[in-house]
Amino acid sequence: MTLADVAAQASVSVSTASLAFSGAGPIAAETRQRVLDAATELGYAGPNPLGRQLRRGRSGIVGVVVGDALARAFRDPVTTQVLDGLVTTLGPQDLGVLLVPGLGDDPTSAVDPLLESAAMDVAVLLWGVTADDPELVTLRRRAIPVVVVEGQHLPGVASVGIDDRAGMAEVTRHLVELGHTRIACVTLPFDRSRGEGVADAARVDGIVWEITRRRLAGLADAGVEPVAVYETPASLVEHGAAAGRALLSGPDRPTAVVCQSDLLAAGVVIAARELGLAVPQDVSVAGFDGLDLPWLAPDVLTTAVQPLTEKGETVGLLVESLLAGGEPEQRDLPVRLRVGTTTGPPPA
Amino acid sequence: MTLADVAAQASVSVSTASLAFSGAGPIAAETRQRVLDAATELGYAGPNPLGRQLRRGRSGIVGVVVGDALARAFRDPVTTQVLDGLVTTLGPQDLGVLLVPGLGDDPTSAVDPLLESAAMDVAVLLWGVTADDPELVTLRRRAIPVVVVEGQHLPGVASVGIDDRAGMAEVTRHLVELGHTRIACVTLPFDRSRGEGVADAARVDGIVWEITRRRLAGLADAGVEPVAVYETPASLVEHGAAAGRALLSGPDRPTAVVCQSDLLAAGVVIAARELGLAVPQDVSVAGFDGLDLPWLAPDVLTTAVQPLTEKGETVGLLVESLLAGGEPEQRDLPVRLRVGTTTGPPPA
DNA sequence: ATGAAAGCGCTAACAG
DNA sequence: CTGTTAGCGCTTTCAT
Repeated sequence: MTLADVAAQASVSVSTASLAFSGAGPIAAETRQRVLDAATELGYAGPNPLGRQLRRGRSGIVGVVVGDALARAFRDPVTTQVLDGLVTTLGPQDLGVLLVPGLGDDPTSAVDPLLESAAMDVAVLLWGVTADDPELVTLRRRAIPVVVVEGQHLPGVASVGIDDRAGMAEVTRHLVELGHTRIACVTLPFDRSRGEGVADAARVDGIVWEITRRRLAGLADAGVEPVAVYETPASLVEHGAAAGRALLSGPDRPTAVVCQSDLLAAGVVIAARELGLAVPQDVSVAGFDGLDLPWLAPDVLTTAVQPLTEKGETVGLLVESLLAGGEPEQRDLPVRLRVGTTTGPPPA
Repeated sequence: MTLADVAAQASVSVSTASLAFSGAGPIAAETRQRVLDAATELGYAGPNPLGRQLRRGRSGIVGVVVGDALARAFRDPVTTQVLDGLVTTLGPQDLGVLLVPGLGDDPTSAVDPLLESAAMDVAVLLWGVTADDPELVTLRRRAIPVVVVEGQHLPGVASVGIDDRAGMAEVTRHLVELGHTRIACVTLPFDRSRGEGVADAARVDGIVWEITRRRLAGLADAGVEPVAVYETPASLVEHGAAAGRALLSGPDRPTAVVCQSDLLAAGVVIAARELGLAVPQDVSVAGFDGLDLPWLAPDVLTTAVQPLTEKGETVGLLVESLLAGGEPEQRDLPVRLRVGTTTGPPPA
């Protein structure tokens, strides 16, 4: 059952039948109707997308590489909200999102076969891309345009980021103004090794993922030298809780903990509660992202809010621009401080 | 830059060049290497998937329709864990997942254009499918095989479900055995209208979504007539909290609340804490799904555990079977009771 | 407004 | 083991 069959049934040429479906050219209303009727009669469901794709040289597919195991990536609202904004923007452009699992944690793991050979007009790399990223290399070889989210701004690669350094500085200044001096920091992963625990100076110097590095730099910008830098293997509540238990159960505990994500901050708040510490009377906790965390009630995190959905939408716009042959652009979205209930003056 | 160019460069025929890449036929190691070298030399990144797809009549794409707005669907671990299991199973089969937004809440909303015209070899419908579902109609018209997850078992349609009725009965019996008699139930949505609040008998009779109906039937199977049935618009913590506040702040409050999902149950637990009620001393709360909810610590929900990842994997298996021309199968996965810290005897 | 023809890039018979 | 041939189903000039 092909367009040719329908054309025959309607006694028109294939090209005319094509026009009846696509509307991309002049056709008499009556002829069009005749073709559509013939299609209905034969049970033809419309032009086969495979034929169209080959002819047009476009698949209509945007490959989205989530920078983590899917199960973990999906547990992070930061990723899913961006995805949502992206899908929403891509829909009207007749583009679909193909989910591509990112590189595993195992340093020997290879790029996903989908990235190697699936049809895609553009690829989006979510999270933590560096210049020599194997995924980037693969895509370059295939000459597939790329949009990077939250990675380095690489020359010739479109990217969307946020001003996390300034956002983190703002959060930190808020704590400094409240009078805190003993401030600890709970960070996102440093690299694919995903270590866990307090990091020494050497390890901090070797941070590979830009996002972690930039947010840490925000503390310094606010004039704060953290009393401890605690590295986590992923932005998840349980890792924040582990960090909180470690940082808050010692003798010289910090009066404030700045976290590089809200999920981590939520974990620290939960750890504090477990330890019988009042937030913010005994310890202040701040996050980053601006997530809506109803289960943390009655607390509301002090955090740097980033426009997640807008980020996804911006990615969609860049995809559109690349597809139209535009130059790769780099955009940075703003971040703003939201003061919640989890920060206050340090204990006397 | 096509296979023909590479073939010319290597002085072989196109078909031989094709074999060099696909390995789907006999070819001399030396010839093969010559082709590969020619490809490298020309910067050819491998066969264009669009050509392959048209020729094979397969796109290698599985469309996954998430039965909800994407942002909301992604906030539900039940959906994301199934997706994860599915992607994991599909990967080795060289199949990719195309995300298709489901029908919106607006009853007039149309099927997503991707479902109408994107290339896909099989479609997976997540959540709440009924026989006259417009999405199912569209797919049937396009003659695309379908796997339904958590919907009705429809004749001629492959599906994967769980034994939720028995699971819910088991949870309820656990409460009955503890001595509870005043038991309320917080349910998943009844239909696309997504009402919120205590439902009267007429409304309960009109439940459209099978999953909600089946889990409710589990209570009856355990001999329990709930003192109140509270309908929520989505399986999210905030809706569970709203339900909890409503059910637990009245004078004749129930001694136990059975929820149709863990996220809803978590919300009820949080509402109880807010109201100063101890769980389980003042009120017992049970859920359904068996999620890992670290932020609910120190509580661990009593719940019916369903094998989520395995569910995704089973979907992947059915997809494979359909693609191989197999008959549409229907599978039901088991559910088992997990007793946590949120249920205990009723207050004296 | 319609039709004829070319070809997108590839793979799979089949012949040699 | 390699080459020849014939499309997969569609869209798009270009004529008419």
